[in-house]
Amino acid sequence: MQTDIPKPTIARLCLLYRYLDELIRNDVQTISSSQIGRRLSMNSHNVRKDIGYLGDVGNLGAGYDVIKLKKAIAAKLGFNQQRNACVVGIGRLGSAILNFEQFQVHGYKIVAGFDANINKIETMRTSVALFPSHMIVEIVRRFDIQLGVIAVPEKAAQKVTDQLVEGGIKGIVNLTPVVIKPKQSDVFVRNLSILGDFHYLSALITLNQNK
Amino acid sequence: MQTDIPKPTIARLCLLYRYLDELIRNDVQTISSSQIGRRLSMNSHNVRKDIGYLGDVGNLGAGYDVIKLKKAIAAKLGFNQQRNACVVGIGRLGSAILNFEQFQVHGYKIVAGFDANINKIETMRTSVALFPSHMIVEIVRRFDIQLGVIAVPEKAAQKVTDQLVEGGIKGIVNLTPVVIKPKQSDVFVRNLSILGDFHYLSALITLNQNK
DNA sequence: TAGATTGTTAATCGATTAACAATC
DNA sequence: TAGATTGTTAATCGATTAACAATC
Repeated sequence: MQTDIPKPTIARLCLLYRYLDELIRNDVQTISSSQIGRRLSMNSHNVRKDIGYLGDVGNLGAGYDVIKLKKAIAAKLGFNQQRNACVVGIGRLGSAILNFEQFQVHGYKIVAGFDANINKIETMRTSVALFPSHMIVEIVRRFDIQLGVIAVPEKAAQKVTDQLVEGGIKGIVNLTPVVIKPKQSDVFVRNLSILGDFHYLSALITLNQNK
Repeated sequence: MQTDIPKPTIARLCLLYRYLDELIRNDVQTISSSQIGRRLSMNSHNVRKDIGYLGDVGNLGAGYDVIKLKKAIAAKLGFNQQRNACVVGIGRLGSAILNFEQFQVHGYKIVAGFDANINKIETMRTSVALFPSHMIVEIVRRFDIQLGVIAVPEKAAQKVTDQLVEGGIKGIVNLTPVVIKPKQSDVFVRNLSILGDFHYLSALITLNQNK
């Protein structure tokens, strides 16, 4: 019964969701598939097809109701649920993420930070509780943490992954440049290293020049 | 003559490139497509096909020479070129990125940081030269900056994009959750917002549960 | 030589684009 | 009503997977 939503569609619906946020802030009430397409650089057929996966949300002949559409995405993709998250590695990058305010607004609550350096944990002043890395398994389990961000040196990335997975994490954002492999297949991973994106962009630039 | 390399292939070759780095550090000299596939979670046919775009690099019956393969990727995708980069928005996240050491090693040199807050620019001590945001166009042009990272509040993202593009930037890593649109079509953009990835992971988790 | 593994062509699969009927 | 725009089916396109011959 449940139709599988293609991965590219999920990614586009996430973009659309954030765009709808923007529209709501600007008091826009209605939007058409072609307007959405123009803004998010996708074609209108694709937009309609993606929205089609949500069920019955459009108004034939009159575009989409912005609020209704946003609610439909949230309901389908589970954005209404509050989820606990943690950050592993409290260096410059990790502590920047600990302090992101956007998360709260969108239902993500960072409830723990971890670092291998115990001195750092004891001296740092943060609004989030900090723990030594060897407690990852225990704390993830105790606080029912679903999402984890890895911001440790790349050597430690796989070990941290294993610990998060053992604690029962459901999704991981890996900010190190190495590919991590969760030992359980129902744990989802996103690899986003800026270095990787520099490489990707360099490749596009190079191939574009050689055309 | 020049065959177009598919985007997914480019992304996978970037991953492979970083993996080869790791192998070199561990003194591995040869690797087969199936070993690569297992490690990077792709199938071996795909690995061979991707590598096929690089031209003639494999040893029939004996796998790939790690160093030779890495060089072939670098040559094809332009990873040997030194490229100048900049960071716009020197908050917590921006200054974390300014201080990444990995960039240097891989041929990326961060030559400028920008911030709208002039006080911050004058008081902060960094190894990278800082400038007020209104100088973006001028500095990007003067230093031949090819890559830019946007780490500003989301309201400012599009304006900063326009300035970077006007200065002649070639690629942008956008860390804000809004979709930016470069006014020139030969400027490449990567959107990587952790919030977006939290959403994406939440969607996968939710759809996985409802199965 | 025999086993291993690449390189390449063919088959399959899935996603995007196009087209258009339905309808507000 | 007429114009606009959705929803959905069909056609196209591109990427992944499979198969296997070439060959070290």
